[in-house]
Amino acid sequence: MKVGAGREEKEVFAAYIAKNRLKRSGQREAILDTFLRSERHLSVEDLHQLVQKRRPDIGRTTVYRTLKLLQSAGLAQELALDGQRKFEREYKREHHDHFICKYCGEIFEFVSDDIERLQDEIAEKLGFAIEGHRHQIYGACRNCVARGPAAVAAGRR
Amino acid sequence: MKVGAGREEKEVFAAYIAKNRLKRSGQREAILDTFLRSERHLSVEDLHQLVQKRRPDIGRTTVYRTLKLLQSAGLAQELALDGQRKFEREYKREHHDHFICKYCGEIFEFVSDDIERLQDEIAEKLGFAIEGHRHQIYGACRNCVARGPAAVAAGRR
DNA sequence: TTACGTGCAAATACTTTGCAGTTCC
DNA sequence: GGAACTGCAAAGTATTTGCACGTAA
Repeated sequence: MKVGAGREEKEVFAAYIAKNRLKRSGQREAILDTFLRSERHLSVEDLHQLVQKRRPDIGRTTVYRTLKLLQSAGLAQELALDGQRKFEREYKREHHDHFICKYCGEIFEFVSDDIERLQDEIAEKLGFAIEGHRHQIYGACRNCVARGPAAVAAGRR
Repeated sequence: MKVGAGREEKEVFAAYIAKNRLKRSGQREAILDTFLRSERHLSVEDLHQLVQKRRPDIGRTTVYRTLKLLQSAGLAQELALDGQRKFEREYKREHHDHFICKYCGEIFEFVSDDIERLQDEIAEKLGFAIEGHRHQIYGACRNCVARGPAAVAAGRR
């Protein structure tokens, strides 16, 4: 991530804090900053470990609690990848969906305006008001396909 | 479900049992039958309770173990709906996606060949071999929209 | 007969909550 | 000063595993 990036999210968080009469704290800042710096999909445990590299005194409980705040503030989104609970940045990210390789575990993101448009059409027909969606495609990624069926068979999962 | 329906699934399960040198049991049959008769999305606990109406002696552990078998046999699929782990029938069902109403909790299924086709195109471009996908749209269903913002605001979640 | 299946209880894993002390406003 | 935060330990859930006994093949 570029230097200074994440500034906008930090402002959003500050506004959320103010609006709900909560308080700022070093822990919350460290957790948010760590979360924003990581481009990956993080489990609670992943994030806790990263945070602890900087602030070994921050407990798992606080990470749980802060992640909830980040979700409420619209900064983090929860995903269920293969039974695993993970979080990713949400604020003003271009909407995207996930392709998950079952063999190497890699997660790619993709965007399709056409799919988005079709969703809207379906929703309209049914009278639904869409608030969001999640779309995950899973299978074998190019690398794992190239490595052949043996690699795929030996892959995890 | 029509009388006799689910027969095909039972054959698939029998074949899976045979192929893997496992054994049939009354418990497995009762669990599979209960699972097939229910058209809903079931949590492990839901299924256990339904099964117990018929066979109060069947334990939760066996339900867990049998659901794993059903997944391996391609008869059941796991979903993460709003953090809740649920299962639904998978075998030879027309592929479908889910619309989840955040306010009344209702789950609708939808199918779009166009979306499927677009997915295939994206996958091809990237060299992915698709094995499956999950697509969930969430928001407010027609009824909840009709009941107005107040109902929506008061809704669960 | 023998490997597999079952239920119970114990063990694990994950997440939330109660509480006493600390910090922010 | 008082409400909000924090970490720890304890309490809850959800799921898996160890084991002695039962059962299909």
